[in-house]
Amino acid sequence: MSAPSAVAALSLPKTSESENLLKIRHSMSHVLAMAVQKLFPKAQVTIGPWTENGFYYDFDNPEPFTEADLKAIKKEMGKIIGRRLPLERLVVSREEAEARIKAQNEPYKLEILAGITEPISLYTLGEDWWDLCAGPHVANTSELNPKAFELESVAGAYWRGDETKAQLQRIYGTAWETPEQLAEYKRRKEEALRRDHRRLGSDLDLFSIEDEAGAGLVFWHPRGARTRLLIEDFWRQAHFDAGYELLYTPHVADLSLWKTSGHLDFYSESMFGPMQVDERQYQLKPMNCPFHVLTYASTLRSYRELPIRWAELGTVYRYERPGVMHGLMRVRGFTQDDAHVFCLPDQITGEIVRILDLTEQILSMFDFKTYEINLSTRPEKSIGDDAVWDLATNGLIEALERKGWAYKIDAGGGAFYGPKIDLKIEDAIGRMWQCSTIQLDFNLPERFDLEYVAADGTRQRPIMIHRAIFGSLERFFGIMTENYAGDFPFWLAPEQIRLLPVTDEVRPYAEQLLARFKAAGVRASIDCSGDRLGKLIRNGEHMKIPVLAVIGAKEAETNQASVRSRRDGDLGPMDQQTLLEATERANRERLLSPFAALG
RNA sequence: GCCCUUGUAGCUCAGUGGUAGAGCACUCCCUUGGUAAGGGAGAGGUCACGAGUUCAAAUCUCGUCAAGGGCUCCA
Repeated sequence: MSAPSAVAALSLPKTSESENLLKIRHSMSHVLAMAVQKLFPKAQVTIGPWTENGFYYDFDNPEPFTEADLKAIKKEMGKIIGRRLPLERLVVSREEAEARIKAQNEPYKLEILAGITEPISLYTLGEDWWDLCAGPHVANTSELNPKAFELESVAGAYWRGDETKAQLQRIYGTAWETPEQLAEYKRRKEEALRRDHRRLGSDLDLFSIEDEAGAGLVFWHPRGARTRLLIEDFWRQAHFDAGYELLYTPHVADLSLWKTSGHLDFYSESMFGPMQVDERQYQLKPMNCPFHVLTYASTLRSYRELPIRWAELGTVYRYERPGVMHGLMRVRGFTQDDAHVFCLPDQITGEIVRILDLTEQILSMFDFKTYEINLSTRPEKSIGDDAVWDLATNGLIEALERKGWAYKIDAGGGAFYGPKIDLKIEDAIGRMWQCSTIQLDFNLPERFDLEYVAADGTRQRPIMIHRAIFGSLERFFGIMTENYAGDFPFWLAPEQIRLLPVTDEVRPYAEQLLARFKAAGVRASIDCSGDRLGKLIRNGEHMKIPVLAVIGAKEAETNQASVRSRRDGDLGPMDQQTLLEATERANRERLLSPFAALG
């Protein structure tokens, strides 16, 4: 059985949740650095912090480290641990620290020293190695388990995270209290690999990215397209029900539109270049907002019309730098589930609550039910006056309070044009993904001079809210695929039932059953390969078809099918009518499985 | 864009300078078989692309493109 949430028995604390792991990992990075400097005397040390699952250390070394180097380094680390070396904290004066660092010829450490304040501490590791460090650490390397750590990879990283500065060699490692924890960690990594949407995308024939077409451009194959369409249908219906209207807008438009919007000034690096058509320059759209704004401005609006809620599955193209593309998660052409709400100032809170409700309704349909919410407030560089910012920010806060959702405040983290709410979802293996965003915008209505006629006949500026729930269909599809490990819920499966005829004699019966499924809107097929049943089952399971229906002489005689469900196991023979009704209902009610209620 | 690694059949990969390989998938034949691979035969590749070195390049060198692990970026 491969239930979507095959979780581990052994709990694995994060570093931030365990003082002991923090010490182990931090000390491990020192052991790593000591080992590297022993084997590579030219390597200069920089920083070596813990991460949530392990640690890393950045070195400046003339030669990049190889896989073979990692093995040697790991062995050396084992030796250091075996020597049961004490780690001791020394508080020193700035002068002494400087002298010690200079004696070692470690320019990066000198730079770090210049940036820290007293007390200045360093940690020794045995007699002959030490590192400038705030700690804390274990007292002795005997507290480190040589069988519970691993060096994972080597990667490039910039000094101080600044791409204009030197590129260093970063060695990543992981360390745990026990070998059992390490084994569990490795199992989870493999689980993540098994769920990788890029692998599932090709195994299940969902989508591909073609070299000849270019990086970051997605080809949706029939199976992926079918599931995407089901997501879109659900999304559209939910939006109509929530009081939205849908728009279609062009993919290109006159460049001047992007001058007016301001994108040309601060976003041009992320845009595909303009194209000359006749006497005008056109721009492939990197976002939908200006189009919705133009639609708003196409006629004079009354306050009675507000709020206006417009949504669009809008396909946009953005120039992403080579090397940043990643499967469906980061692409150059993608479809946003974009919407814009134009409303009166006193409608903000109500509209935000409606958006949060809709977001919850839509995300929970894909079994994302745990959220992490961030409210980002006014940054230093921003436009608009205080009163509007206060009104808007308080509106967001009140909406969150009314919804009863816990949230964190990212002070000063908002866009220059307005405050925002970001929502992260947690997937089946505990990873967080940011998809949904709600942003207030004081900029575009100003730039496009949007107005409505108020009750007193004066012209007023509407409040504009941007929001996306999936963010991008591509990215969400990737996250959802990994969340389900490719085992889509029944209602989303591109192929829902595969009929497996045991012999050719029962083909006519299978054809007749197939016709009934199709008439009922159930996505069924027959495996006509002529292979033996064992092979048919195997192929069906590999493609993660939710329901396999075995049809042999017995079933043909009794108007039945023997049902094998990925989620519910072998259910034995079932009447045609029962099966039809259960599957049709599962589609209508968008169920995970047609058989849960039968159990 | 930067560092490292990789690119061979639809997929997963082997092949270290001398005529291109395997398993699965595909096509055909035999088999009509009851819950995770029945047997046989066949077809399928400009070894990512371009240049260079060499009598000879999948193999060595350089460049381009793309992918993977990271960094940076993702208003």
